[in-house]
Amino acid sequence: MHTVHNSIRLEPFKVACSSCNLRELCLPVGMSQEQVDRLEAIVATRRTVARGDALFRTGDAFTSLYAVRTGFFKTCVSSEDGRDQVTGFQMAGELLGLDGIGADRHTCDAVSLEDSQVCVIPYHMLEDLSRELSDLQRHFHRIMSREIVRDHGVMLLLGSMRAEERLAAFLLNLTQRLQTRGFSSSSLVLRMTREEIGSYLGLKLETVSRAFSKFQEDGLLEVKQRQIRVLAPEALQALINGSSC
Amino acid sequence: MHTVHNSIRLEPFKVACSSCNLRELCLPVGMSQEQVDRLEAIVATRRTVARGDALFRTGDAFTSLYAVRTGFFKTCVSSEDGRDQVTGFQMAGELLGLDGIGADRHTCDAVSLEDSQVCVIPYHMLEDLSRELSDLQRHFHRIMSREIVRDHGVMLLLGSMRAEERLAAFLLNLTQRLQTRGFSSSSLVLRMTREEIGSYLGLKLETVSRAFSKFQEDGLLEVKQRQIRVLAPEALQALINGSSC
DNA sequence: CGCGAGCTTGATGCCGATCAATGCATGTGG
DNA sequence: CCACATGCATTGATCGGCATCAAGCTCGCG
Repeated sequence: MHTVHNSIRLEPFKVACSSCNLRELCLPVGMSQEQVDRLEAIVATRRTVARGDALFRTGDAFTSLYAVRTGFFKTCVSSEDGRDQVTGFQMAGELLGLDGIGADRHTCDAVSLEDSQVCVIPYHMLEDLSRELSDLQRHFHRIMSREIVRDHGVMLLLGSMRAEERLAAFLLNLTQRLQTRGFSSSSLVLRMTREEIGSYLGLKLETVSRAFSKFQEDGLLEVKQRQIRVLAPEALQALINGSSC
Repeated sequence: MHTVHNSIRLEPFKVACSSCNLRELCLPVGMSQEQVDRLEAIVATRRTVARGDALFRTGDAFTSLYAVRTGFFKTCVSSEDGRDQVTGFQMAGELLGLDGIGADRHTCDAVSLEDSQVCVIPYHMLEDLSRELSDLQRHFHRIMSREIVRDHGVMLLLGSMRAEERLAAFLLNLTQRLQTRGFSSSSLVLRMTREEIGSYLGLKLETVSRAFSKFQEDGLLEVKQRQIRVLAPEALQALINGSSC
């Protein structure tokens, strides 16, 4: 295979949604075999993104949505002055690029946190197809709506929770999503740095680190760098719900 | 006219999008006359919501989207424990209810801050129609995408700005939207309390009040309760961009 | 091995929360 | 009409959580 520049590799092989193990998480949810076949037809390529590279950047022309096949991404927005904010972390089966629809340009960066692979979904083809398949249309709308609801949850977190509550919520969210994908709900490896977690949670990296240490002291977690074991998920949940206060 | 309970009044008169002065802000943007006629046909009713009443509440079955015709709303989410967070303020021409699509239930409360009127858009009809009218489909997707982008902006604000910067950003956003609607960009009447502003911005009402006073001292604003006059919008903008720091 | 990126931990300071009192506008009933 | 209640806003004093600054530590890697 030829080497490629800037670590982007297009793979014009047929993508098989129907045999993809993310079928139940990704766009094809709830679609019939025939519908999935038609969806497959428009998802013509995959793209590989090396760790640290961007899938797209703020200002890039918007053409496609991307479904994460393998790997892990972060999305971040930044203001005119240097400030930036991680707005989310995306894992297998999740959709990237919805931000671009509004103005035909991307409004955030999507950066891979490990070598990753995405399915490229040309947006205008998805539009066309979802005019024919109401199940697809419906599902696509649901995905966008859920993204809005997720964002509202993050606002609640940023607006009203204290540092440890934020980290607890973050960890529980991560483990839940990993569990849905068949991973252990107690043992996980963080793909992102303390600084990235901090940016997402509106905290400084030192504060994140201290919160991890505190949780370890209190026996809620076992922390070895990015290796995390959740020992007391209920206690984390209780922290958020403020049962003890 | 009969009195009605819980201050909800349905008006089964024909809604005329084509003669609505919000035509250029609302769903019909960029649609042909014929397309607008068809949209009009599915927007069969209006609904009046008295100040303080909810258009919908968390947990309510989702059936329709709502376009604000007149008045002003806030949306808020709340967690199991009492915490709640204002996630947005909506004015004429803006759409409410997108949160409900994801799970067929609303996930936030939409409360009117003054006597308001909305156009009721049955969602399944919008779905049907947008399968026929690609312009409508496209525009609807844009609206959802922009909501996501807006939410990302709020996350940036909540995650990385200090109190005065947040208030400055909030005021500039408000005046911009009011200006789009033909109002003065320098003189406005706040529809919400200091507490609601604080909830939106992740601050306590005292902090909001102090920031207003500070802006007044510094000659950026004139503040008389909810009557605000913006004297130096560039200075507010500079605050956000951190030109002086 | 030595370097560097990322993580931890401590000391200090500041911003915004909290607590508390007062002010102001509106409305209500005596 | 006044007395009083109520809801909202302002302002001051104090406190605490997180940011900031500053070492040192760990681990992977050239």
